[in-house]
Amino acid sequence: MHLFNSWYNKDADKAESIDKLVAHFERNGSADINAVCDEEVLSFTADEWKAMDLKQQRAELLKYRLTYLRESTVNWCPALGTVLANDEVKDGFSERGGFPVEQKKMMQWSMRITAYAERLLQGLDTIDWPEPLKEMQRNWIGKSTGASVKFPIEKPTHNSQLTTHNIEVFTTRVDTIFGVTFLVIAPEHELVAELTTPGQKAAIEAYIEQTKKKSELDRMADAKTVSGAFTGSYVLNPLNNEKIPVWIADYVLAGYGTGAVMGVPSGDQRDYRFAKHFNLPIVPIIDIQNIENEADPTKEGKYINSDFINGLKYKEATAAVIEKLEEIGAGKAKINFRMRDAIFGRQRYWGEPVPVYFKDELPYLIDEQDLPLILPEVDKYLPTESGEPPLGRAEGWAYKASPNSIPSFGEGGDEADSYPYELSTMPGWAGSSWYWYRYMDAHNDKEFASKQAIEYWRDVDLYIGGSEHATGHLLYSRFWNKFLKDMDLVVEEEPFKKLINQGMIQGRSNFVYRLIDEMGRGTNTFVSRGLNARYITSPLHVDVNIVENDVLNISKFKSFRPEFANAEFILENGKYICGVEIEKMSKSKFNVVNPDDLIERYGADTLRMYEMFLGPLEQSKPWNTNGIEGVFKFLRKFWRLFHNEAWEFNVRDGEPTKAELKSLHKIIRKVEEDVERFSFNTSVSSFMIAVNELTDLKCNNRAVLQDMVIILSPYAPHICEELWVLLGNKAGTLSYTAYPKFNPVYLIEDEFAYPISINGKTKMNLNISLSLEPKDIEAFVLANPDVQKYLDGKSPKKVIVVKGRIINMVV
RNA sequence: GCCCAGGUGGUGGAACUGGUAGACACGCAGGACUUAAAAUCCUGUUCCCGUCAAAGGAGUGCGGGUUCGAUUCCCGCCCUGGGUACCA
Repeated sequence: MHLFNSWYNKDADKAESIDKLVAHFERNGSADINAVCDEEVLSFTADEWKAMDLKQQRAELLKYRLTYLRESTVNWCPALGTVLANDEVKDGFSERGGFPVEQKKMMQWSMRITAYAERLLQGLDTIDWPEPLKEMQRNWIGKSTGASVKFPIEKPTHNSQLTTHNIEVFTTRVDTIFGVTFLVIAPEHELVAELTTPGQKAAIEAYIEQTKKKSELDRMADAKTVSGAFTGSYVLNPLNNEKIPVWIADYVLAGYGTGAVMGVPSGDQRDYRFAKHFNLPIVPIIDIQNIENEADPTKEGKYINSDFINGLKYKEATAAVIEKLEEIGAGKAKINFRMRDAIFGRQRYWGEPVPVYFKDELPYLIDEQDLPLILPEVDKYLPTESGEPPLGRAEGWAYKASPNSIPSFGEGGDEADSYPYELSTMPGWAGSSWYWYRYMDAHNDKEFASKQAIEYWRDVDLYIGGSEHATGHLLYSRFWNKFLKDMDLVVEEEPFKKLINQGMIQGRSNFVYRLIDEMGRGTNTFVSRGLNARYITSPLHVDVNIVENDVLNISKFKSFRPEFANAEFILENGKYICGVEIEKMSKSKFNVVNPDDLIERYGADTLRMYEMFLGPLEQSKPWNTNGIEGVFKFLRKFWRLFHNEAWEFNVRDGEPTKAELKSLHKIIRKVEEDVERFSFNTSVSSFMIAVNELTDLKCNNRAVLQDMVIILSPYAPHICEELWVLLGNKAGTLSYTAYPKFNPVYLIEDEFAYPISINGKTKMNLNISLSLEPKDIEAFVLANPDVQKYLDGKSPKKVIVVKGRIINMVV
């Protein structure tokens, strides 16, 4: 509701309540308002505003709201009756079901995330996130700094009543404006029809027809072919009045910038190829430019053929051109973002209903006291026959007028006693963009979280999640958080201080290969992997639980599914070998492994530690249980430290030995460091080293072992809790016990086994006192007979001594 | 194409700031204990050459560079995974 009732004030650089905007309109009209809003907002005076009826005012305000209705092109899948996100569409077909998807214009709720583009970009520098993830967000936001330039349309003879007199382009290289030899607008550009001369009409219409047929995929795949058509019209270069032809071509996208580009073939490769293909002039504009075979986008050198910027360098030229354009009102410096506003609606059943009803086709929020709005019951979770979303099936899905809650609209025809609700539901990110605040105060039924709770918890210290959310959830969450901050509802600008991308444990899928007959139909015969190349087959996922070492258990396969009961096999060496692929674990891929069996066999502590031991947290890798025995053995060995041969609890009080303390403090330090950098796999190996050492020392000292239990407890909580109680502590207190304090005293060495290397190759080790200084070390080493043997009597050219590290001799 | 991450033994991986490459495990081979098994323990295990051993050589995707010294830094290339898609 806040998001509906707010607008973005660029001067204050924050969202503000819509009431504030209305108050301004009443006072000053639309003057002095610097808002992020739709392009086609009216400008009006205060009097004109007051003269509008409520409906007109509402319609106007809708163009300013952070949540607004907009006609947008969506991926519409008729078979599923729903709109799909780009990543749910694969090659023009829905990923789910494989139905055809078409482009369709629809009125959709959108959110003005673009208002926050700059803040979303800047904020990235303040958070501790993985650099690749930040990079993905930066690319997605896609800030580019340049200029917009208006090219006046040369008065066409065929059409004296132009609705616009300029074509506006966006460019990042306004300095190349004197190299413009043509202008290209997108085939969907609104001026195409007006600009097309009667003589070119057929060619332009044919081209548009051809583009329409191409799916987005074809347009992408076709990036190499040059195509386009001349409109017959011209624009003038605003700086020198040169006549420039206007073309349409599908390499210009309607959705980015202004849907029009200035063609500078000498500096842009796409423009270059376009000019070559259609025989348009290519004018060099920089003295060092080499445009023999391709465009040269250099920023070095000095300008030529460029009027008043001739002789200038890139920076000065850009500034000079922008200044001139501003002076004559033909352009200005501009920042463009690639990011689009986000659609905030789904034509599905399962989602929060939008608390909006419609009156005279304009949306209104329902009264707060009528919340929550509960999903109505429907007979089927499917779109209606007429293509409306599933909520269109709900009977009486309309806002019931009660005298207080429906505002008087100041116009006739208010008699209706109910108004239809919005039929779309909210998308997944409506909930995922703020849920962590709810965790701060989960039982609060008055507000989303109390002020005190938010003041106390503030933000998320550590967020562990996948990078697949980079341009979705993680961007929307930052957007909403910034909005909530603007509304003074939360205290931090960024929601997630530190973020780590954990790797995904993947599944190892197995396949059988079904033989395809001449008619292209699947048979009930399956070909072993090695012979697969000789037949036409189609791969089929098979349950990994009936495959061992890639060999299919044929009898289990026959009962895997009823239709396989009579399956036949083409074997190799008497075995059926399955195909293998590493993929995401998924039920439909039959590659899910269930941890229950492992827990049954080894216990939860072993499984937990093994998962950590597997490798770095950030790394994705297929699941395999090859090394689990090692962790299991380690835990048994740890347990044995506390027990004698007869498995009786047996620890000794008293002073620990020096060696025991050394092992203990080594691990105290190591685990402390590892936890800091989330390197759990290396802590597990360190635990193994410590336990091996303590076993060799036959350590059963109470003080040492008790500290070991504390350190290990986050890794293997069950066994540690058990030992904690055996050691005589109160049950349940282990997790509240402080981490042991590291004391470097126990690790001080007086000797070090220096590696002696010759020309960087290690030859031997030599024990040398650490108190010795490099000069003395050198003398000591050179006096050593073994070293002399390596030196073969000669004296080294140079001896490098790095104290406590290495000795290297150059010969 | 562009952006990002990565490439180390038979396997998972370690080496954090340029300083003994392969820690710790798995696997494998051999052995001890045992009637036998389980469990446990010991020895070996990067590759090549070498009868053991010693000694030597090569070696962190490939080619080059910087350095006394490079898995680590720089340049070029190859491959794998992820992202993005004609963004003016």
